[in-house]
Amino acid sequence: MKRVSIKDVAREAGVSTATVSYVLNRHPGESISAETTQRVLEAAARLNYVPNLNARSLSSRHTNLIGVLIPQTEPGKAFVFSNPFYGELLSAIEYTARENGYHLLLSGTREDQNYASIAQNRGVDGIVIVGTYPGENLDALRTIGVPVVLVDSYVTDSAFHTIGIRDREGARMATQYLIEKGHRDIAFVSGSIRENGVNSKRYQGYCEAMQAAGLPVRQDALYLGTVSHEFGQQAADMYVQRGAKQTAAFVTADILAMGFAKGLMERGVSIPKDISIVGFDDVYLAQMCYPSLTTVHQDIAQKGKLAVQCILDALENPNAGRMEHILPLTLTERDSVEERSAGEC
Amino acid sequence: MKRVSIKDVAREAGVSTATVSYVLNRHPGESISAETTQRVLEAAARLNYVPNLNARSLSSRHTNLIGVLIPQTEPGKAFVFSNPFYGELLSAIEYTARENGYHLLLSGTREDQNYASIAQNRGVDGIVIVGTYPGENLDALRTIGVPVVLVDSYVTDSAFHTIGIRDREGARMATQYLIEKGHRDIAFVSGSIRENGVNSKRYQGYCEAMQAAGLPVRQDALYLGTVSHEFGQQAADMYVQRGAKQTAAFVTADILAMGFAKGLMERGVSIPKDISIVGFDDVYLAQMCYPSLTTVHQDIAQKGKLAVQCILDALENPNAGRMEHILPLTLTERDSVEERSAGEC
DNA sequence: CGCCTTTACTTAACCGTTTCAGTGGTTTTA
DNA sequence: TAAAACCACTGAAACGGTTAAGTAAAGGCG
Repeated sequence: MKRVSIKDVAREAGVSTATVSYVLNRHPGESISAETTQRVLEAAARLNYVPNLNARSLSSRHTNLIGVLIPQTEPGKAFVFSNPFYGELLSAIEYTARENGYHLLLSGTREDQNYASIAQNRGVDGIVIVGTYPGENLDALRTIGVPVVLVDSYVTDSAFHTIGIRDREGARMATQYLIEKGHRDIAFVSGSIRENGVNSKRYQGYCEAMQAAGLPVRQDALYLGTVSHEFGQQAADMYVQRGAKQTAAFVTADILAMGFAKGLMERGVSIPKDISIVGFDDVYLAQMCYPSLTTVHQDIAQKGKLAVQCILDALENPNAGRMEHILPLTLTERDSVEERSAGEC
Repeated sequence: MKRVSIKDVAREAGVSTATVSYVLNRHPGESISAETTQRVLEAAARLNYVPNLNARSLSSRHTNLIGVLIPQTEPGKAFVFSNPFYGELLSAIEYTARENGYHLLLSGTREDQNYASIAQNRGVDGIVIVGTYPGENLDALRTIGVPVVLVDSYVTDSAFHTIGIRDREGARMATQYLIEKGHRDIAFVSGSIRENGVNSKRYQGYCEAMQAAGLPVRQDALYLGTVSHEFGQQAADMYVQRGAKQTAAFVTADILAMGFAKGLMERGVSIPKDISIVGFDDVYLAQMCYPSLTTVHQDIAQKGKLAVQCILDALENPNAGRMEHILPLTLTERDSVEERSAGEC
C-alpha cells in the first residue's frame, strides 16, 4: 500500500516536484503554463494523489489543526456526561473549524495535565481551552507561540484571548427575575465555588440581587457540590430532608437544575407549584426536559464559533492585540417558574 | 519563537541527532552509555525539548492519530444535538485513545462527504466511523491501508471491522417486555427506516415480537420521522390529535422517547399511567429525565472502548482477519412503564 | 599478538512537502 | 543590438525527525 507522493506525480507528468507543488497550490506570482498545469493535474488525478498534510506542515510551519481541550472532571468519566454544554460547544467548534479548512485535535483535560503538550507535540496552529481556573499552570501556554483562546475562564493574562459571558450579571438577572416573581427565600444550587471560577461569579450575582432587594443570603439556602446531575438530586434530597422552605432556586447549570428538579419531583415536590427553578446555560436539554427549564440563555453555538474565529483572526493578524469577546445573556422563560403572590409565603 | 529541535539538543549534549533519537526512544538492541544518556536527557530538559510528532510520523510512517467520524445530520446542526449517544461514545473513544497514546482527529460527516479524505490527508493510523448506512460510498476506505472500524453499521464488507449490537433482538426484547406488561396496542416511534439501517432492524424486532404474540402491526401505530427530540414531540402531537389509543410505545432512541414523553405530558397525557414508554440506548439522560426512562441498555462506554481497542489490535497484528464485536443488550427498568391488567383495555 | 565481537556512537539517506535561488530561453526596452 | 525583464520551469535545501549502515575503540579469546 505505497502512498503516492508528489514525486510520483512529478514523474508521471514529466516535471519537477517543485512544479507540481506550484500547480497544486496556485502560488501567487508564480507562472506555470496552462499546458503544464493541465498535465500535472491529469497526472495527479490519474494516480489518485492526495497531499500529505503532515509533510506539508513540516515545511510550511502550520498544520491547519486546532487543539481543543475540554475538562474531564473525573478520569473515567467522560466530559459530555458531566455537562452537555461541552458537547454542544464542541459541535460548534468542529463545524466552524471545518468550514475554514481546519481539523480538530480533541483532548480531555485533567488538572494534573500539561496543557501545552498536545499543542507542542502536534504543532497545532491554535488552542481552544474550555473552562480553566486561575491558578492552574498555564505558563507553558504563554510561550507556546500559537494563539490560545480561553472560553469561560476568568484567567486574565494578556497572552490569552478570551470568550466569555458576564456570569455575575447573568446570575443577578436570574435571581432578580425570581424576586420579581414574588419569591423571597431563594436557594442557590451550584458546583463548588472556586475563587475566580465561573461559579464564584454566579454566586456574587446571586448575592447582589438578594442584597439589592433587601433579602438575606442564608447559609442554609446554599447547596454546593459538583456540576452534575447526581449532585442535583442530592441537593433535592437535602432540601426535603431539611424541610427547607425556599420557594425558588437559582441553579448555576441546567444539568444540575435537571437533577434537582427530578430529585424533587420524585419526592413529591411539584415544579413550579411548590418550588420555582431557574437554570443557567440554556443547554439544548433545557427545553427537552419536563417541565422545561426557565434558564439564563447563552448562545453556545456562537460561543464555539467565536472561539474558532478568534484563533483564525489571531493567525491572520499576529500583531493585533488580545481579543476579548463577551456574549450577551438573556433570560428564557419556560415552565419551571411560577409567580408567587405576596401573601402566599 | 524558534522551536527547539532535535538538532539543538544534539548540539547542546555534544552528540549526533541519531544518538538523541536513540536515547529518547529507547530503541531495542541499541546501546547508549549511561553517561551519554544522562547528558542527552539533561540537555533536552534544559532546552525544554518537545519532539515534533508530525515530523516523526513522516519518517516512522505512523501518526498515533485516530480519525473519528460522527454523523452530523444537518449541516448547521451539531451532532451531539441530534443524539447525546454520540457525545457519550465520543468521550469513551477519546479516553481510551489517549490512554493508549493516541490522539483524536475529530470530524463530523455529512452524506455527501468523502469519508477517506481526513484519513489520507492526515495519515491517521486508524478510523472509527459511527453509523454509516450500506449504500454509502465507502470504496475509498477499502483501499486506504489503515484499519477501519464501523460502529453500529450493517455494512458488511470484509475490509471493515465492526462493533455493534443486536438491534433486532433489542427491539424484540423491548416490545416483548411491553407485551408481558399487558399491553396489546403498542406504538412504534422511530427515525426514518432505511434499508439495513439500525432503525430497520429495530422495526423488524418490533414486528417479530408483535407477531409472536399474535398481535397485529397496525400502520397507524407507526410514527416515523427523524431521530430528534423535536420529532418526538411531533409524534406526541399526532398521537393526541388522532386520538390514538395505544397504551404503550417502543421508541427507538432515548432522545426521541424524551421528546415523545414531554410532548405527551404537556398535552395532559400521563406517563406511565396513560401510556408506557420504552426507549433505546440508555443514554445518560434516560435516568435524568422525569419520569426516568425504561430502556434497552447498551454499554456505550464499552462500545467506544472496543472501537479503539479494535484499531489498536488491528495495528498490532495486521494479518489478523476481520474483527466483529457484538455487545450485549439488557433491559433497564425505570419509571416509564406500568403494568396494565387485561381488563383495562 | 592478532582476530573477532561487542559497545557506543556517527554518517547519511529518507519520509513528503515547500520554496528560494537559480537557469536558459524569449521578449521587451533603451 | 546589447541589456534588462520576463517566463516557465528546475535543483536543492530545508522542515524535524528515524534508522540502516558504517566505524573506531575497547574487550575477549585462543
